[in-house]
Amino acid sequence: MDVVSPELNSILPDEIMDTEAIVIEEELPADATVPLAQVELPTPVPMETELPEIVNLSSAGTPMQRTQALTTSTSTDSSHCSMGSGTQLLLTASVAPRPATPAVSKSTSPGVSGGLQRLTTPFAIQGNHQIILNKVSATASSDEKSPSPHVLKQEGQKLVVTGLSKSGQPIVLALPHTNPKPGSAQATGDAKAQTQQFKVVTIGGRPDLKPVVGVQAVSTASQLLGTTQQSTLQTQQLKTVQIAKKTQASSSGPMITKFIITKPLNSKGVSGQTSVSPVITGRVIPQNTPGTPPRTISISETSAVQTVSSSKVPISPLKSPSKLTVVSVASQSPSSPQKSVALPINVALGQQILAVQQSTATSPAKGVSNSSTPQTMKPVQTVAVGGVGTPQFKTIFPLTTPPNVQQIQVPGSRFHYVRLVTATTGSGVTATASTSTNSPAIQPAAKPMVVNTAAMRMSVPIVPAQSMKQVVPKPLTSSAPQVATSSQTQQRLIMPATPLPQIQPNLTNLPPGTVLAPAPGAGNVGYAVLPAQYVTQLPQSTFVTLASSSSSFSTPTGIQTQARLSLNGLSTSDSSSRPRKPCNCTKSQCLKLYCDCFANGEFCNNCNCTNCFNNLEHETERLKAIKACLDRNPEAFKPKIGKGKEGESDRRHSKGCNCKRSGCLKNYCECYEAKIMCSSICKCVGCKNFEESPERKTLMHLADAAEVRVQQQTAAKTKLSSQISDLLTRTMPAITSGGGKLPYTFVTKEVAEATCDCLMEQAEQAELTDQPHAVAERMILEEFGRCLMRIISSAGQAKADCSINC
DNA sequence: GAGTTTGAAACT
DNA sequence: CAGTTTCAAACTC
Repeated sequence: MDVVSPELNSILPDEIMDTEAIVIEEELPADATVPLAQVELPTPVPMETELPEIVNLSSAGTPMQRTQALTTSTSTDSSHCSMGSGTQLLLTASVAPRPATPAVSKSTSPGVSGGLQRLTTPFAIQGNHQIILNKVSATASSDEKSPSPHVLKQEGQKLVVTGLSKSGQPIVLALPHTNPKPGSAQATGDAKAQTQQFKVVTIGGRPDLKPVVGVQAVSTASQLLGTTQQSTLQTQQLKTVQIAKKTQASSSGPMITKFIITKPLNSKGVSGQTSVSPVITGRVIPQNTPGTPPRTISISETSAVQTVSSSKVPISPLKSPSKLTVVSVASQSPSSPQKSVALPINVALGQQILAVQQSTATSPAKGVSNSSTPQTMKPVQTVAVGGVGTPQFKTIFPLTTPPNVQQIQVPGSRFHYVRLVTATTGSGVTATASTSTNSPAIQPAAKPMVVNTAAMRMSVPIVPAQSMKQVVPKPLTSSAPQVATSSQTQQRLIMPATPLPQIQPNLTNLPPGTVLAPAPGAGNVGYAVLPAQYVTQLPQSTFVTLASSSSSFSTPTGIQTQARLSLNGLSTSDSSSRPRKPCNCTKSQCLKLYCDCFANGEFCNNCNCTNCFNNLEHETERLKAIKACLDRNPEAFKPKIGKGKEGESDRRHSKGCNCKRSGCLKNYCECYEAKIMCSSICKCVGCKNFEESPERKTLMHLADAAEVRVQQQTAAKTKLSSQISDLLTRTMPAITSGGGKLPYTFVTKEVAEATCDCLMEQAEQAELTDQPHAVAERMILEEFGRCLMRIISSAGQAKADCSINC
């Protein structure tokens, strides 16, 4: 997993994630009771303005108010929240201390807060689909006033779910960490509870789709989480966040949702005293969008207790840093907006496990939300990092392998991005890693808080957010939910990551190919980049598939350039699937483009390199190197071989080769290596790599002949193997019918010699008849097969005779 | 497998 | 931008 520095983050492509549905589920200890309060926002309200409308759920308000805003609203009450396009819903828990007077809007940053509204009041989300759930830190008094289980409480954690609206506006659900309560801290008595948790899911929405946002949040009473449970929670809490695209029957109209779930970082103001995990129940109701298929993003908690319906989005902050979070994200392919895609991803940071699932349905009618089905967590890797005075983190990655798991790939990139937003400190200033634009709104007052995602589901249309600069959602190919097979299906998952000190130790145990490196800038927001290689190695691992279009991949600067499209116009997934040759770098530390691994945006794995820095352990250096390469050449990581519009003939090297002595007929030449002709942009000397070149034709013929020969040999061997296997299959039952085994001793020296004689005979016969080499090989192999048949047959006969006589 | 050749990448 | 150096892959023996 790569952690990208904030600097790089700023230059990341807008397309981060594109998922159709997100289901957040949290599994809590069985004893932990998770009250579920569902808030439904049934009534969509048309947006009157293009400006994103932000609804802020700030803790500054009275606890009851927040509770009502998030949890009180029920499905029957449509007036509370309806979101239309262009609406931005902001639920923010800010960390910053506030005056006794609850200023709800305080949490919002000026840039984003333009249309910020308090969530306490009914709000409508429309068209532009930016939903920000930001928990603003509440004053101590407010916290005290929150006896109600539904009241949001400071958890030192922040969950921000953001989605990109069709217009490019972000949808953010942020549960920042609220100010710690002394009392609660005492109750927990666990300093580790202070640890920041960030769970960020960014889903890029389709630009062409109109967002309909339905968010239902169910708050869980943190009170229920007893002190006794806390230790268990730290180690065992499983938080599952699923974003699943599903069709809501109740939805007034089709909706497309893009989600960004961001757990902002809070480094300040929160001492780990927070014992109570805030429970937020909110529901965003999908808005009718003509021509857009309904989408539902649901976040449900898969706690042992129960699973929430897809329409519900439970977000429950965990008390302790040690939590398992499963986030399921489903996205929709542009081509078939009605299709629902669920991508499973399981990421555990610290003790959290984040699982994201995305399922794809081919037809709108087929819209499926897997959120209802609890996922079985299968820890792939577990990293336990112990720190003095710091919460221990256990990283399990990936956890489960749902059948509908898809890899997260960035179009044209082999990097798999996971955006993780974490608090720099136990209490932190909310940092929304997702985008610089949206962060201001959330960060100022936001405090990290534990978000209880139990039984939460969110149905939110995903729409590309431009202002957020988050992600330009790309349609996912619904037909290929498992793995992106084409550039269209390439997806990127970006998860803001906690700063190195906290996260990196946890991630160090990640599989090779995963880069965990905090941003060199020491920013509190980092990006975790999951190399495609890792994904390839762990096909079963859960990943969030983010669909993005290549066009959208054109962010002004930045890491997007890391992504390198496969050569020869092949999709990233295709190229990634191919076995990569191990590098042999010795001096470049695999941090320069000399290294093919690095140039392809991959981590070195099973390479022969020495002093390799292209790995997780040297993420900082690696990020610097990437940045340096990009500074030298912004297109350094872009494919050199452009994909022709029609056929391979249009493919050509982006810069052209500069061969002097190879005649462009050796693999030294990048054009020849890519099996393309040199073009006018090449600066080669004595080029023979052109269409009419006789040398080239000869080489091509030779290469073709060699390839054919290899194929024939392979086919012959395969056929023989299958024949032998078939024979064994048919013969063995008869042989072993007596309960015995085939007497292997039957293959005596004499038998072996006889077999060799037969083979030699065939070889001689082929030679005498002047048969081609391939034919001769076939004859020999076939003879060998016949010999084996005879041997097996004789053995079987002997076995039968023995059984009769004996 | 060691050594050479080659051209892209990096550097000046 | 051009020339030089560095580097690792491709190639040869």
